[in-house]
Amino acid sequence: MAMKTSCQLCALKSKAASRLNDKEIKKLSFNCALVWFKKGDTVIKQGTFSTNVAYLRNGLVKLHIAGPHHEQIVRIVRAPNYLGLPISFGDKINHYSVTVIEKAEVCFIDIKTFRYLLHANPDFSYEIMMDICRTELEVYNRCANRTQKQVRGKLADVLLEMSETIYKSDTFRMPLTQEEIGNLVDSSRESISRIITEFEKDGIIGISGRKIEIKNKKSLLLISENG
Amino acid sequence: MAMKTSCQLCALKSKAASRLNDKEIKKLSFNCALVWFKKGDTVIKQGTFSTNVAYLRNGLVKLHIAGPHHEQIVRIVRAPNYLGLPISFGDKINHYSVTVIEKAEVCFIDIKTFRYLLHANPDFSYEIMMDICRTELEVYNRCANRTQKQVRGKLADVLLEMSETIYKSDTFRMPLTQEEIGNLVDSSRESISRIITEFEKDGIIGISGRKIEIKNKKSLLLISENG
DNA sequence: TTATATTTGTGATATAGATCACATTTTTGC
DNA sequence: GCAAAAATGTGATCTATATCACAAATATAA
Repeated sequence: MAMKTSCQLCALKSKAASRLNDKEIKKLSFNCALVWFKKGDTVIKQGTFSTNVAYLRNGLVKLHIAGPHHEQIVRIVRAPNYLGLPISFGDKINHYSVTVIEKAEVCFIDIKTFRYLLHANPDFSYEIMMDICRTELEVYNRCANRTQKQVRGKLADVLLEMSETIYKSDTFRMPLTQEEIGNLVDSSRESISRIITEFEKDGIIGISGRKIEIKNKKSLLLISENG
Repeated sequence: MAMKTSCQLCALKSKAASRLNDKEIKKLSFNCALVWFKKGDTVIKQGTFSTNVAYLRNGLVKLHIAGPHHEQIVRIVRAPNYLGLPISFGDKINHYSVTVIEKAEVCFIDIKTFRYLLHANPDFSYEIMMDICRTELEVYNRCANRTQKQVRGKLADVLLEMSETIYKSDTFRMPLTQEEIGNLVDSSRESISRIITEFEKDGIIGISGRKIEIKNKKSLLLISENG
């Protein structure tokens, strides 16, 4: 279900969008469609053409690539955040897919309008650029981590990220299956299962179903460093 | 040795810079220093503050991160190319180092001037953004490759990249030590040595000292795909 | 040119984690 | 609420590649 929205009144607009003047934001409103997605839905599909800039207004999504061998989850993105900035400009074709993990609201902004705004408003343009740069730096570090740490350490990172960045709580419901966690840390489902069990036995985390409690953050940090 | 140059007459200016008007490019010239580096020199040092945008005008450099365990070479960059765009905007601190592989000329552009130009000239700004986006997409793919392929396949990729992208010839002098190749493909020096020997025995490449000849590109492509 | 440092080659051994093969549990759709 | 599908737990086995330990070859600097 797509609908036009008033970006002007939007409480969740991006830092960049808040730099737009009245006329510009009206133009944005007219060329922006808000779409609801439920868990499992595909927001962006790798290999297709990109004709919109996607802004995740609400919810949680995974950004993933069909790698040479397995599916790889590049990163988990929580709202508010732009989803396809580099895609939209670096290439016409989407280099990765975006799939919903927790129900999401996405604004699709017509790329021509977006380009117009970039040209018309240097402050807007600058904020967007900053955003892209920050993401890129993050990607570098993530990549170094993925290739150098052992699975134990990477799993610790995922648990810490969920707790600290995504849910901001010591207890949370893990939104990823063990297979997905495997794809996120380049490991097999089985290894993840074994290590989670191990963590529980060592009293580092508590589990009941998908609910996870971080019981010993210090250990987790240590494992993240040395694992 | 730093010196002022006329960016106006520069035959190697970036696509973005060619969008600047006379007044703007004069401003660039006045706030831009050209520096020569020899092999092994550090252009940008991870952890230091970044106060300039670096543009590799000539030469070959490696972009590397001190990862949690080893040194990791993120990518090899050949001129002409911007070196630290995401650094300069995403964060004040350099997230990676840049070291010279083959003697290089780097233009250091004052970051305030660069920011001014971004604001003043939307075409310039747009080109820079495109550049950053393209790099980011490349990083995603590189990362997927690094974590999923076996060493054999990744080494094949390096050889192909050297031959096709960097030197555009079937014979070239490998500018990286085997240890560096290891850091580039997340492997050990010893494994690289063994596989290179293997490739030579199989008649895929010819070696004499650092000179390498690609004898069977087809095999190499196959190994890249399936390895 | 000589000595010193760096880079490379190669065997032996160790190991993290993949893969396979099932049993069991949980979730989902009707 | 039940059947089918998806997700998880766990043992046994296999393998790519790291690591260690040298020897040999090149490159570098004095």
